[in-house]
Amino acid sequence: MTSASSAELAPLIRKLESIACLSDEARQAVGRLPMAVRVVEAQHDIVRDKERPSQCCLVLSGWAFRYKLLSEGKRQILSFHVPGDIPDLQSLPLHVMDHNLASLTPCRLGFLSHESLRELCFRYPEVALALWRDTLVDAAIFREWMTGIGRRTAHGRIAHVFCEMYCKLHAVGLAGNNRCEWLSTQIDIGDALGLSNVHVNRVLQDLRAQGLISLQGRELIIHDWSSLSRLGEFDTTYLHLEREAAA
Amino acid sequence: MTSASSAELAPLIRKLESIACLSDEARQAVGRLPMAVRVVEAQHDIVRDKERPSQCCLVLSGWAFRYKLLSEGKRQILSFHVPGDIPDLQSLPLHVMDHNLASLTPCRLGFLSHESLRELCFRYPEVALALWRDTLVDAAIFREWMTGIGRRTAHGRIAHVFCEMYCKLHAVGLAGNNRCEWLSTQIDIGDALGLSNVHVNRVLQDLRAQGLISLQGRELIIHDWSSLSRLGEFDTTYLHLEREAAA
DNA sequence: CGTCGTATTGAATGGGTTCAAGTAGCGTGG
DNA sequence: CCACGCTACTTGAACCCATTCAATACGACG
Repeated sequence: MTSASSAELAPLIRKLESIACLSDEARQAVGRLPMAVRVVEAQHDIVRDKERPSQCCLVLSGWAFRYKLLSEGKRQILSFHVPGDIPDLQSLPLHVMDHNLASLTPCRLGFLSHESLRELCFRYPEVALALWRDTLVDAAIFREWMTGIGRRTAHGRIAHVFCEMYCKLHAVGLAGNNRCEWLSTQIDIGDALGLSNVHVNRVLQDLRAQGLISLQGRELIIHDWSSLSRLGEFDTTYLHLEREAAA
Repeated sequence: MTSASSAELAPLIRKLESIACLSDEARQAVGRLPMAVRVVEAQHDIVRDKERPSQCCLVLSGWAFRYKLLSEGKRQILSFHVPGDIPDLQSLPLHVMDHNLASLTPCRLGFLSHESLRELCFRYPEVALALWRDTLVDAAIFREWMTGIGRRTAHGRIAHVFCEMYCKLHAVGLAGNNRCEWLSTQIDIGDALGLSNVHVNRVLQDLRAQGLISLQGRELIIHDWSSLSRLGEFDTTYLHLEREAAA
């Protein structure tokens, strides 16, 4: 656990400005938030179902994810999170966690106390609004995943999640030129999209064979954005980005 | 379009108090919100994808639902809404709709202008908090549906949605004694849970045969709450009800 | 260089879909 | 008041997308 420097909060500010407008004052106030920084290894629970946290977790580097466990070892991944995200922001207005939050890769995490966030919201209603919006974009992504799992083919779902993550990463400056890091395993993709890892594997080979993407090691390359987004019926509206990401 | 009486706002107040505590002042201020009441027939779009509404819609009677349309006539229903719900509350902090809102049955709807809601939030931060919470419970329900569609069997999904709607209706005083109105068709259930109407039909017959439920006409009776909730792996935590609904 | 987790491949299985036909319920109009 | 027509519900049978099981290959890391 190390102390925070104000530069650490840059990903959060960048994220908030991708979905809302902040005044200089508000931006600076966000930058002055007290934050405790901690590094966690991969696949480590950060907050658990039923807990009542008194702080929120900001992803500084690496990917995190939220998930639910069901009977017989089944798992549903609810979301992937990248630097700038506050995956458990909902614990500020709500009391109890109804799912788990974990690191997918090794992560640097910043912890912001509910107390300091509440005070910030009180002093700067525009920040409160930006945070509310952030949780609403989160919800919009859930709706989109639900739609995919319920009504899209495996090909469409996987194409869609690639487009989505590319856009999310692009919005915080971590993607460009049709390339981005891809840090999740095929097993994780399956648990996120309601598919088996075996089928994910076959679909990925198919997408590669069709020349739509490359996915090897930790790099995703989208060779044919237009075809991929058509296949996934991807439309950025639901991400509610103020400044549109160029593909 | 008729003018509003303050008693009309009772379902909203009841709903907000099921997930948050309001002071007398705040409660009265909510009751003074100007509202335009309108009646719409069944299966009628209220707000459409890509629109930028300047008001929110409060369900006073009947059921509403949100949905997305996909290629080849596929439809995903994202949520069902009952009296007291504001299904498009997100249009207050966010600008653009990323899905549609429609009446499922004939409905009485109250329309609240963004302007008056914003002023209410400004004067009573506790109301703003309650509304934020409301959108977060909404999101929690999306996660739960996503989990069901992704990782539960058809039986589990259907059992789950019955438990969920019973609890939602109970929280606003529209269910009790293991009975509630059930206003959606089997087709709608299928589009909500990622199933075909044919399969929904078969599963329903199965649940009836097992003595778990009755579903005829517009009435759902849950004969065996304990078995049904076990089948759907239903746990009310995600509804974040302050006062627990008795089954 | 061995080990563990991920990726890959093949074959059998199955939950749920699709297609198709028939039934029941209900509002409407002649 | 009943025929009509619409919609939802029901049933059967064939089919298929994706799962499951099982075995093998790869690759990173100590």
